[in-house]
Order: sequence, then structure tokens, then C-alpha cells
Amino acid sequence: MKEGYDQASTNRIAEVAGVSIGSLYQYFPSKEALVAAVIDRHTQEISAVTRAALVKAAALPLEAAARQFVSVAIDGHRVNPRLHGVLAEQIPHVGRLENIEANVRAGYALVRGYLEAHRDEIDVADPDLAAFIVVTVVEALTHAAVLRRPDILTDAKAQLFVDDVTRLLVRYLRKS
Amino acid sequence: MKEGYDQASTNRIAEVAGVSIGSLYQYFPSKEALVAAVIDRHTQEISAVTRAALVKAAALPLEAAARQFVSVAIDGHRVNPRLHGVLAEQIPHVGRLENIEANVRAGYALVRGYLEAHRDEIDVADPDLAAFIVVTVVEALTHAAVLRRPDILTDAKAQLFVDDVTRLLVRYLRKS
Amino acid sequence: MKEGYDQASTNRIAEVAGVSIGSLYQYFPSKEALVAAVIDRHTQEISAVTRAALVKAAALPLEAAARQFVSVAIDGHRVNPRLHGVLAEQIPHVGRLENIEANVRAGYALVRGYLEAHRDEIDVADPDLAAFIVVTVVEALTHAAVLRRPDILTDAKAQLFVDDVTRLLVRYLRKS
Amino acid sequence: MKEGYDQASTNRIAEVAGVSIGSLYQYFPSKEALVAAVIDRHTQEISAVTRAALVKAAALPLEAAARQFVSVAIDGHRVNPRLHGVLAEQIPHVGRLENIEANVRAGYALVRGYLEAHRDEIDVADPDLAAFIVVTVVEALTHAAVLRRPDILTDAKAQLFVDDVTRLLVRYLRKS
DNA sequence: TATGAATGAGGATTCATTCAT
DNA sequence: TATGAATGAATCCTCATTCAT
Repeated sequence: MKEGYDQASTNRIAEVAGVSIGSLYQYFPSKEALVAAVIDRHTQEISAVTRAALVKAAALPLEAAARQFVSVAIDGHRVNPRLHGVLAEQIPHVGRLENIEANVRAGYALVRGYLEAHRDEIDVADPDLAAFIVVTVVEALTHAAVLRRPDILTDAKAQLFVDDVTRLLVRYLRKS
Repeated sequence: MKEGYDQASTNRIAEVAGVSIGSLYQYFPSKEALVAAVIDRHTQEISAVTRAALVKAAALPLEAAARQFVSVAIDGHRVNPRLHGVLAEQIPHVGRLENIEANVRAGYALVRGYLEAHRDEIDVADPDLAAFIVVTVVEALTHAAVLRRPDILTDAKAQLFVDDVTRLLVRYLRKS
Repeated sequence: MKEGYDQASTNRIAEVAGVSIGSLYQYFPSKEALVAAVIDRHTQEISAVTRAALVKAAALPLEAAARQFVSVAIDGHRVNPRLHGVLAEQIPHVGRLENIEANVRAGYALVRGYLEAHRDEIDVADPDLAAFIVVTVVEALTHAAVLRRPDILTDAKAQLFVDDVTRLLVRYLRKS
Repeated sequence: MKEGYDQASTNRIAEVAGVSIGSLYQYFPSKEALVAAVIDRHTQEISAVTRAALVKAAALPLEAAARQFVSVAIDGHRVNPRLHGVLAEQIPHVGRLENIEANVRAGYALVRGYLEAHRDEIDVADPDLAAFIVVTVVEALTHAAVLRRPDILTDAKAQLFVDDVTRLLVRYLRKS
């Protein structure tokens, strides 16, 4: 198990970051804190790219909102796909990060809010469950597409993907 | 970083397994090989639980097939949820495991085959893309439900979850 | 240090020998004893090849005796050069082996005896020292030639080597 | 096999060297590299003690040169006899060390050069062979004397040894 | 008697963390 | 304040040896 994956030794991190290991420990009390900080920053970068569009989406009708949500998710995953992939693995090791938890909760709340606000065109048995499903599905599909199937997000084909996932969401949620 | 997760030191593994560390290395040439073997076995246990039902599903009409697929995915994740969670983290470190790759491919092929065989009631723009979406969605939802939201799969509520995911799949795939 | 040199693990030895490791330990109480036994056997094989010629040599005049001694040393090193090389390394690890010690002493005694018996044509300041020098020189030269410079003992050139070493011995020992 | 010789575990080495095991691995990538470095240093220490005298010897007539050569070899082996003994065993395990190889080649070249430069008083059939013989003999005799027969190099008797080996060399090489 | 799976002390190596400068 | 050499606990792995069959 000494290949190349866990090359995130603190010394290597310091080297890559261009600072001394000592300096690193001046800012972060432990490796865990360091990784947490990196995750935090990444999360905030995603938020920066994402927030405005999500707020706008809240005001759109179902199909437009769904399409917006999918686009936003893709953009978020594209902020730094490599890093995102690595961090996704690290998260279980770093303990529940409030920030991430908060983000996920915010996502659920956002979707739940949307579902309830658009009860006229939306019909789900259990809004909580539906929010869980919507968030999980969009996260999983964009994550997998960006990281494992970049061919799917080629300029030529990306529209197809967005259309299909939008359709999936709309049909799942739309009344009758 | 010494919580509880990475206690998978080879010596601890041996201890838990009730064998000596020497014996472990008699059977597996390295820690990586050991983890790979555990993943393999787990994959096969899932297959054992899963295969028959999936074959049956292939002959069912869309809604019944979708429901069956979801149930099977839940059963698969329930084979050994704890282990499944830990292994899912390890997979990126262990290098492409043919067995897992094969399983995933088999999943895609199965779904693709189904989509094409039921072209009369199914309507998707791109069967490959649809297969990717179906497999990814079901895997993600059942994984998340089993591992992070066990409340969703309570006896009382499990049916709701299965119904909802089934509905999502059916509406996504069904013609018009 | 896990290359290939110390592949003399007991299990490998057993495998090569075509017996089980258990059987090995039925005959030898430890690895050290095993190596000692191998050394012993090798020593005796050399003796078998060597003894008669050495006894004959004792009766020859200086030059013939010297030539005989050199030839015998080459023959001894050729009994199993590979093994000889490996064993030569092992000896310091196995502790003074009586058998080897005895052999070396016998060599000294033989030479010393010869020197004294031929005092008429031989002139050395200190027979003990001379015996040490003669034995060491012949051992070192044949060992190095057989193991590190096989080109020197080619059919075409071996005679040259024997002639030269013989000359070295004779001139060193011969009176005036 | 746990006497006293193989106590050269890296941890013990570190302890004896008065540094932590971690520091050791900061400087040497493996145990083998560490041993190689020690051999290298020892080789260079010997060179330091030795070089000047050897250069001087090149300009001397045969007997003086031979005597010088023997003295130098003894001095070299006395630099750190214990270490020299241990290292001599390790060399086969450490793979060809350029430094050692270079040293040995330099020795051959030096002697060969001397032999050819003094063709008037020297008479050998094959200068290469003669160089091999001279170097091997002197190395073996001084090594054995210093490490196994210190009695031979007692103040009282060392002169006898040097005289005898010198005589051996001179008589071997001198014309007619 | 012969076997070889099992044992576990011991050895090489890594890496998060500290601290003297 | 920034540095990076030093630290050593913890980890992976080997191999001489034992013992149940």
C-alpha cells in the first residue's frame, strides 16, 4: 500500500504549498485540521460559484428550476474536480465537518422549501424523502459524470445529460 | 487522525480475524491484496443475493422491473452495511479491481439490455446515458439510505422509499 | 535489503531440498545447525577430492609439491564454487565451526611439516609465519580466481596461473 | 542465529549512532543505502591514509616499492579493523559499490603501471595476471593478519611479516 | 515419520508532529 | 516569524520455529 494514492503526507503538502512544514503547523494544529480547512475552502469556493444561481432558481417554475439545479451542480463539481475527488475520499476520515454538514443541510432545506413553495405543480408523498432523493440523485449523477465519465459532459453531449437529468427530476416531482 | 476508522492495521485485521499476522501473509502477499480479497468476497456475496432477482426482473414489465431493481439494490447494500461503507472508501486505494469493474459493467449491460428489449414502453434519447443514469441513481440512493439515513428504511417507511424511487425510474423511462 | 541474496530462508532451503520444513527441523535443531551441516558436508567433499593429492605432495620436491598444492586448491574450490561462495559468507555467522577450524589447522600443520621436512632446499625465517603465508596466499588466489575471475582459469590460461603461483611459492620458499 | 553479529538492525544502528531512526531515513533511503554509505566512507578513509604513500611507492625501485605497498596495506586495514571485518562480510549483500570497484580497479592499474614501468628489473609472463596476483596476495595477507592473527603484527614481529611478504613479492616479480 | 499451516518476535520503513535556531 | 532537521510511535512485512495432524 505504498503506491501513490496517499501521497498527501504533511511534508508533501507543505512542499506543494511552497511553505515549510513548520509554517503549516503554525496555522493548523493537526493534519486533520489542515484537511478540514482545505475542504472548507473548497466548499466555500463551490458556494461562491453556486449560491446566486440557486437563489435565482428558487423563483423559477419547476422545469427551469430543475435545469438550473443540475447546471449549478455540474459547475460546482467543475470548480476543482481532482481536488473534489480526493476530498470526497477524505471526508469520512476527517470526522463530520460542520461546514459540509451545514452545506448538505442547506441543500436539503433549499429543495424542501422549493417543493413546499410549489405545491401546486409538485406532488410528492413525503417532502423530506423527496428532498433527500433529489439532492442525492443530482449530487451522485454530476459527481459520477464529472469524475468518472467526462465523455458524458463533452461540449457535444453535455446538453443531452442536462436535458435527461432535468427530465428525470421534473417527471419525478410533477403532479400526475 | 487516530479515531476509529483506520484501525485497519494488518495486525489488527489479523487479530480480529482470529489468525496470526504471519498466517495473513501466507494467504495475501500484501495489505493491498488482502483488502482486495475482502472486497472481492463482499462483491460476490452481493452477487449471490442479487443475481437471481435481477435475472427475473429482466422479464418483467417496466414498473415491476424497476421495483425489483430497487429492492435488489437495497438487499445488496444490506448484506453487510458496515463493511460496505468501509470498503467503499478503500476502493480508490486498491486500484481497479476487475471484479468490481466487471460487476459495474454487468449492471450497465443489464439495464441497457432491458431498455432496448422494452423499447415499446420505454423512450430515452440515448440508451447508454440512460443506463448510466439508472444505475448511478439507484446505487447512490440505496447506498445513502442504507448507510447515512437508516431511518428512511425503517419497516414503517421503507415501502415509501421503494415506491418513490420506483416512480422516479418509471417516469424517467416511460414513453411520453 | 530484501533483494535476492538472503534467499536462504529455511523454508526456501526445505523447498529446494525437496523436503518439508518440518522434516528439516527433525534433523537439525536450528538454522545454524543446518548451515553448519552443509558446511561440514562441503568441507568433507573437498577433503575427499583433496586428501590423497596432498599426501602425495608431501613427498615431492619443492616445485612439484607447490604445483600440486595449487592444483589441489583449485580442484577444491571447483567442487561447488557457487556453494563455496555462499558458505564463505556464512561462516562468520555460524560461529567457529570445529570442522573448518580443524581443516585450516590441518592445512597449516601440513605445510609447516613440509617446510621443516625440506629444510635443505627451503629457507624461511619463521616456519609458522611461512605456513600462514603459504596457506593464505594459495587460498586467496584460488578463491578469487575461481569465484571472481573465471577467465583466469580458462583451459587456455589455467596453466599460466598455476605456473605463476607455483613460481611465487617456490621463489618465496627456496633457499637463497 | 541471534548471537551478536547481526545486531545491525537499523534501530540499533540509529541508537549507536546517537540519532533517531527517523533521522537515519532522512539521509539514507534504505538500509542498503546506509550500509553502502558506511562502506564508502570507510573506503575513503582508507584512501586518505593510503594514497600519498602509494604515489610515492610508484617512484621507488622494486624492493622499496613492495615494502611500501605492504606497509600501506597494513595501515589501511588498521584504520578500523572491526568495522573493516564487518563490512567485508556485508559487501556481497550491498551490490557492486562503484566506490569499491573503482578502488580495486585503481589498485590493479597502479600495480600494472608499476610492473610495466619497471620492465627492466621485473619479469612476468602476463602483467595482468601478475597484477591480480600481487593485489590479491597483499590484500589477503594483510586482511588475515590484521583480523585473524593480530599476534603476527605485534610490534616485536610485524617487521618479520613485512620482510617476508616483501621478499615474496620481490622474488615473484624480479627478473631471473 | 513426514507434513506444512500457524505462530509471533523482530526488523525495515513511514509520517505526523515538535522545537531549536 | 519561518524553517526543516529530528523524533519515535506505529505500521507493514519476514522468517525461524513449532505442533497438530
